[in-house]
Amino acid sequence: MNPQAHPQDPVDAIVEQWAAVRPDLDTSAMEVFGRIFRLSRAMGDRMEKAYAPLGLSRGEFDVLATLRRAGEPYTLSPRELSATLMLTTGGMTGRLDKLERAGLLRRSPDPHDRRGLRVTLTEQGLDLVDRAVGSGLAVEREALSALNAQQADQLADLLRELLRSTER
Amino acid sequence: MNPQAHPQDPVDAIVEQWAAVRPDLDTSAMEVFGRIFRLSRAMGDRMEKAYAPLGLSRGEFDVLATLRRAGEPYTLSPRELSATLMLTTGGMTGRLDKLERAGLLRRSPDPHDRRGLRVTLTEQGLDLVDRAVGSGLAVEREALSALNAQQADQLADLLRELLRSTER
DNA sequence: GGTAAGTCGCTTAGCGCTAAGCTAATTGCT
DNA sequence: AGCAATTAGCTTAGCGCTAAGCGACTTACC
Repeated sequence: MNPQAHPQDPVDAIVEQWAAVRPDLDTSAMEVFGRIFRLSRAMGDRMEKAYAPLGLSRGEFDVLATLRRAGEPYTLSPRELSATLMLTTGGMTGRLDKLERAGLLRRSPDPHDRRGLRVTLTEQGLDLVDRAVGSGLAVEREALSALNAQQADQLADLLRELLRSTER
Repeated sequence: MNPQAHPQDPVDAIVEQWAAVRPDLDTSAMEVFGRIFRLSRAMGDRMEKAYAPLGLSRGEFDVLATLRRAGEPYTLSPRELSATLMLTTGGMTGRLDKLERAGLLRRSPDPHDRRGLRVTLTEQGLDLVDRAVGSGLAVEREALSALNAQQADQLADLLRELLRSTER
């Protein structure tokens, strides 16, 4: 009946526990989302550790990376940053304060809107994020090496499909 | 060259931005983990909303659900709970305080170890978690309905493989 | 049997976030 | 032109977490 005698990962174990105490429940969706939650947490911790030697938290890296991805002149407004990173303006103010103090970016007045600011990567910030993105990707590649190329593509495609339907 | 002219989801957009400013980077692993991070966040928010009408946060639900899954007599130690939920003992103390105040569980001395406690679901806690788990699973099933059964199985299998290799 | 090490749950300080609200500046309506 | 509504970034209060450390108790070793 049950194709696997013993649980193969922590989510299998949880599903089996539920089956024992609440056999009426349909826990099939947990097989996907339970694993997504755990993978997100585990990989998030690893990314944190990957950036730590460079003196960056993951949230700080995200700010620098968003500016880097924007291309020259590496400038965005606090509003654009907080929208992209799904962060309140309060949280963004804190991150920018810290990164500005560390000399990784600078805030300057927006010439076209006296309410607004422009946040720009410094030379130092550009160097640092270019090193950080490499070590972050290395950690992700290492974890993904558990799958072969075809499996990885298939996984990415299925996740895209799921993400597209949920972010709407 | 590029099989898709326009990005199909936010992660495709980010990957394209990186390709424009840092074409030397191998961002293939981001196609998987970027989506896992975003899905985890989006679904986490939805789960939070699913439990909110019952007066539970997601973290509080997790405590009750762990006790529920343990089966009769729905009893575990704070240590077992904090280990299962990957939480420090300080965090667990706070959650237990709140749930105990709400009458959903009770703490009693461990008869075999005078240092320890036993945390037990009350009748009220058992009722509540049995309702909560249903609405949480409904939210997950709804999101997963973007995929057909075969795709969902395939996705669960690939995620299991990945999770097994990272949690070690 | 006595002592050193480990483990129990809890407390406290500090951190980063959100939600709500502020002032200043801009935009839209009439 | 003049006023209302919106938007900019920042501040504050509150929440939940971690890290560090506490006293109480148990276990392991000689």
